[in-house]
Order: sequence, then C-alpha cells, then structure tokens
Amino acid sequence: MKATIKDVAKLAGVSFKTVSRVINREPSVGDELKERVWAAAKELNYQPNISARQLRGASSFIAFIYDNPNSHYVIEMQHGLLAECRAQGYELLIHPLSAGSGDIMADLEQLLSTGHIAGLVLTPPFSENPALIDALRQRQLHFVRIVSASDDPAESEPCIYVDDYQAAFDITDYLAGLGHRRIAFLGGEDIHRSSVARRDGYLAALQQNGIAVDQALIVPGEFNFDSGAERTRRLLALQPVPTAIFAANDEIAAGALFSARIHQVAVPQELSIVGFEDSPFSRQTWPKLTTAHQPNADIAGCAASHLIASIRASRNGSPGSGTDQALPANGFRPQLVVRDSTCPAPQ
Amino acid sequence: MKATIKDVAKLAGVSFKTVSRVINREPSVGDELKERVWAAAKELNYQPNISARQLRGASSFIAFIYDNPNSHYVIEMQHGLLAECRAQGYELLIHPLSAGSGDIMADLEQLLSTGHIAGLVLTPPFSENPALIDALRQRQLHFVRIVSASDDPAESEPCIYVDDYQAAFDITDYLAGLGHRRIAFLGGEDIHRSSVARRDGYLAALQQNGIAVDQALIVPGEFNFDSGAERTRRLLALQPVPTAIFAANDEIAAGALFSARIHQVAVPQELSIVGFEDSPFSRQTWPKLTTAHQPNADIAGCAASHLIASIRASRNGSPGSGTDQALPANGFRPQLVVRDSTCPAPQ
DNA sequence: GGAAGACATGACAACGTTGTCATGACAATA
DNA sequence: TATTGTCATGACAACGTTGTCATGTCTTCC
Repeated sequence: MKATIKDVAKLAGVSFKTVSRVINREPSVGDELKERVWAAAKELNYQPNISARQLRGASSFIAFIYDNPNSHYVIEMQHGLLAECRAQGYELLIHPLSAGSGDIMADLEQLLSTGHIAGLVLTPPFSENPALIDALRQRQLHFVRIVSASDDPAESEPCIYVDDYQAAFDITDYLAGLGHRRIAFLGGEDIHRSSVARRDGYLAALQQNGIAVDQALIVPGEFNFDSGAERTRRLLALQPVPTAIFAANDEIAAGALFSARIHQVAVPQELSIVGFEDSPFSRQTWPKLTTAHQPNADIAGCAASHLIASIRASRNGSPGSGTDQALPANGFRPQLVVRDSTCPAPQ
Repeated sequence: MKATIKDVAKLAGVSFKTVSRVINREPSVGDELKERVWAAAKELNYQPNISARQLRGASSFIAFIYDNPNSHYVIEMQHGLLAECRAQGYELLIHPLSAGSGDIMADLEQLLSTGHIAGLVLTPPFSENPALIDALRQRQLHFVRIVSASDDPAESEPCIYVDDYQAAFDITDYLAGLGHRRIAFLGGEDIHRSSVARRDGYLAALQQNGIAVDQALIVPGEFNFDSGAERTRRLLALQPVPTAIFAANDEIAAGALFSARIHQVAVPQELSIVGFEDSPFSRQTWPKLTTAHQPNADIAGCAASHLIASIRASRNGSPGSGTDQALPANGFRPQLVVRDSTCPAPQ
C-alpha cells in the first residue's frame, strides 16, 4: 500500500535510519546517499507516517493561530502555510481564536496538551500580545510570529516582519506627490501594531513633504467597513474637507468609498482613497482601489519555513545547521498598487 | 507526564491488555476487573494516545476538500466543521484542490495513503463529480457531500442538500412581484450543480408568473467578478434592456454592479440586481446587495455530524445504532435578504 | 607514522496501542 | 471420570518512526 521508510531504504540500498536522517534534513549524510534517498522517496511517493513520528516524540503538526475575521487574509495564509508544511513533511492544524475572549491561553493549553503540536504560527494580534508570547516562551514552545516591522526585532524566536511603516510611507508620499495636502488617516485597532506602524509611516511622510499634521484628520477606529464609513462621514463634514484618505486596510477603504458615494463626493476627482492589503474586493469596487499589495501566501510560506528550521535546529542540538539550506529573507515590504481611486488633488 | 495504559494496568493490578479491552468496551472482561480498571483510569485521568492508536489502525481525522476560490465560503465552512469535529473528538485537516487540474484523484490518493483520514467532507464541484464519487465509493471510504438539492437523492452516503432551486425561485418570484418582466440570469460554471439548479428555479418562477423565457437574457459564464461585469456590459446593450439581473452569486452581482456604474445605469432605479450567498462584501457595495443568505457554518456542522455518525455506525458493525442520537436535518434553504439593490421595475 | 578526532552510517530499542495467539480455569457433555 | 468447549486473562509482536549508541573510515596534527 503506502510506502514506509523501510521500503525507501531498500530501494536506495541504505539502512532505514539513513533515510530517516535524510528526510529530516539532519546534517552529516553523504551527498551521494542523500540524492539516492531522495530519488527513492520520490519514486515511491513516500510520505512520513505522522502517527509513528509522533509516537516517538517528535510531533509534526504546525498550528496556525489566527483571529476570526478577515477571511481572504486567512485563506491566503493557509495556502502558503499548507504548501510549505506539506513540502517539509508537516501537517497543518488550523486554530481560529477570538482575540476578544480573555482566556486565550487556556484555549491554547488544550490544543497543546495533546502533545502533537511541534510549533505555532502566530498572526496579529496574537503575535503582538506580550503576555501570550511570554507564556509560550516559558513553555519552551517553538513559534514564529508575523508582525509589523515596528516591533522590537531583538528576539530569540524566528519572526517575520512586514514593513507596514515603509509601505505606509510610500502610500502617503505618493498622495503628497499628487499634490494632496489634507490627507486623512483612518487607522485600525491599536492592539494591531500594523495600525500604529502605518500611522507612523504616514506621519513620517507628511513631515518629509513639509505637511503639517492635523490631528483632526487622524481618526482612530476599527479595521472594518462600518468604522470606515462612519469616520468618513465625519471627515466629510470638516472645513476645509480633506482631499485624500489613507485607510489602514481595504475594508476601511471600502467603507470610505461607500460614504463618499452616499454624500455624493466624487472619487477620485474630489477625494482620493487608498487602502492597504490588496484584498480581492479592492479590484471589485467602483472605482477600483489603489492599495498596497501584501503577498500573504509568501509571507506565510516564509513563516512556516523559518519555524520548521527552528524546530529542526533545536532537535539536532543547536549547532550550526546554518549551512543546511538558505532560508528566505524574513522581511516583506508591501508594494503600492495604483488603480482608479486616486488622482491629483483638485485645483 | 501523561498516564499510559500501562500505568492504569499497574494501578488496577491487571495486564495492560485487559485495560485496553475495558477501554474499548470489548466483551468478555469480568465485572469486577472492569470496575477496577475504570476506577484506575479515572484516578490517573487516563486518555488514550491518538497517535499510538492510529499507528495500529483506527484513524481520527476528517479531511475538508474544497476548491480554491471563494474564500469567505471556505472560511465559514471551516468554522462550522471545526466546531463539530472538535466536539466529537476528531481533528480537521484542510485540503484545497484545484478543480481545474485533471489529476484530482491522484492528489486525493496521496492524502488518503497516509491512512489517517476517517472521512471526507466534499463541497462543490467535487461533491458533484460522478467519477470522483465513484472512485471514493469503490475505495469504501466514508464521505459526506454538500450538494444542490437538484441532485439525485438516492444515495448510500450521507448527503447535505442546499435547496438552490427553491431559493432561486424565491428570488425570481420576488423580482416578478416588483413588476419586473425582463429579468436576466447570469449563471456560473455548469459543473457546479448549483448554477444549474438556480437557473431551473429562475425558469420555474418565470413560468409561474407568466413571463416568457428570453434566451438572450440567460447568459452562461463563470462564478466571478469579471465574468459578471463582462456579461452585464453585453446585457446593457440589448434592446429592450433588462430591468433586473439575477446573478448566481455575489461576485457576479458585484461585477454587474460595476458594469452598471460604468455605463451610468442607476441601480436600483433603472436596474435591479440580486446576488446569491450573502457574502460579507454584499453589505459593502453601493448600493448594498439584495441576495440570498446561506448559513454556511451550519451547513458544514451538519455535514460533519452526519459524516461522523456514519463512520461510527460502520465501526460498531452496522447494527441498529439508529437510536443513538438525533442527527440534524440535512436540508437547507437559503433565505432572501432584501437590501438596496432592488426596487420596483421602472414605469 | 601513529594517535586523536571528525564524520558517515548502521543496529537496536523505544514510543503506546491493538491484534493474535497461548494459557489456564471452569462448566458442560458423553 | 475423561473430554471437549467456553470464557477470562495475559504474553508478545507489530505498527513506522526517531534517539542512542556502536562501528568503521577518513582527516589532521604532532
């Protein structure tokens, strides 16, 4: 039926232990053997038996911890994670949590108590929750965090940085370049560092372009449509009215678009709107949204790859598995995508 | 750390095999021993090790098979499945597939070859692919299908029905009730039965309302934004122009909305548009979409519950587990949600 | 040139469980 | 009473993997 490690060993003409070593990327296997084993494994379509592996102690599930909403983000992440995990012989367990409910750690305990979890992939806001991170650290768990680059980078665990600051700077600078001077910023919840980082990038770009900060144009709120719509309603009542809105994500931007439409403000002629994330529906609004593209699947794949490397490193004793194979860079910078919701400032 | 079967055996003063027998409710264990073993198990808070058990044969994973796109649908399904699976002691494995690529079965083989999969949850279009279903049936696998009610209901496996036909009838009847006579239908790919069923419901409602079918108003295409936009562009060039569009899902509807906007056709005053699915963005368009709400999480939970029941029934030999516990009804009918994209026909 | 280390590989046990068979006790039958 | 059958229980192997240790080979350094 299904090929076992022994079948592979037989075909490759080595001991089954050597196959185990190759599969787990342990150092100190000859190159020729390595190749023979991989070839044999491929030919037999070998997949390690997770149960057996777990039984022996090494758990081989990666748990993906995420907050409920924001479905396209989650789906893209899942795809990236799945691809990388499968490629490396791990399975993915998805574990949505509600950021609101207080007993996050209790919920996680239960997940971990099964003893099958080799590591965790954390997304905001969990990846930026110091109490949670500390608890995980004390339990000596492997995890990787996907965070905003503004976060303190001096960590022992692997960490993937998304440079929200720079991307926000790029966006705001682009708007300023179009002649906009009254640029509003609609943030998200501040427990998401990305919201803070995007605001900081926005502020830096204003300064660089010699634009004075107007606190009335910086409206705190939530990462969702309704919050975007409501805040835009208030912005449009200001005198003088802003000529551009930088929304901290596409959902907020969609809400802004909606409100502009209600109040018969022409986008982009009278009001430019920029989102963030390049979610699918940013291409399905009218006008199509200018936004910053975030390669979520790649980010997730990178996270998985770093996490697995860290798990393996700790298994083979810490010594320099450095040469094993190059890990992808752990920094990402979302790229501005110009569509139809922005244009030069009126007059 | 965790108590094993041997610890229990030691405490109860029996062989570990006897404990195994008691735990698995095998017959032929003395009553006194049975009690001693249960007491010991309880005292040590014994939980069988799933990995070890799987290694020996029994599997306890449910795999969720779905097509890539349509992310909110997938996420909602996942949540429903997770809740039910966890509650029943199973774990969920997600497995996206590309409906386009030819070797679906080959991909599945690989998943199944691990031997950890107790059953499959299939969504369209996989749940409606006869070749695939046949292959699964021959492999004697447990699975549950989520399909359109138009599907042939005489099956041996559990099946969850979504009554697309009736929901589409409701929508079309509602439009007719608003005085619309030229109602267009924008379908999806016909390998999705739901597309066919929705068209059939549309046709039936036209007939009931004494409206002649105009083939020019029934435009085949795909379940996505671009296809909706393109087809609407063509519809708007017709003479006389349709006064309402029934789109087979929200994405198509969003495309229709986009095209109407481009061609400066007022929605809903000149053109009513209805979607299907009630995806989050149907509340974030302008105007907000009238659509049919589909309780995806509930549907998924129901599917999991039926699947697990079927798995358990086959394990304990087939005999009458009928009284075990009531299963939820396996039929769902999406409900019309009226928002702002529809109104009485002009004139 | 010989000793000491580094490296590559293999033999074997162990993980916790269930299936198979063997054992012994006791009851039922001839 | 001797024989067979049934029942309760236990000993042991097996599942597929990884960790530990042992073995052998090839460098390197004095």
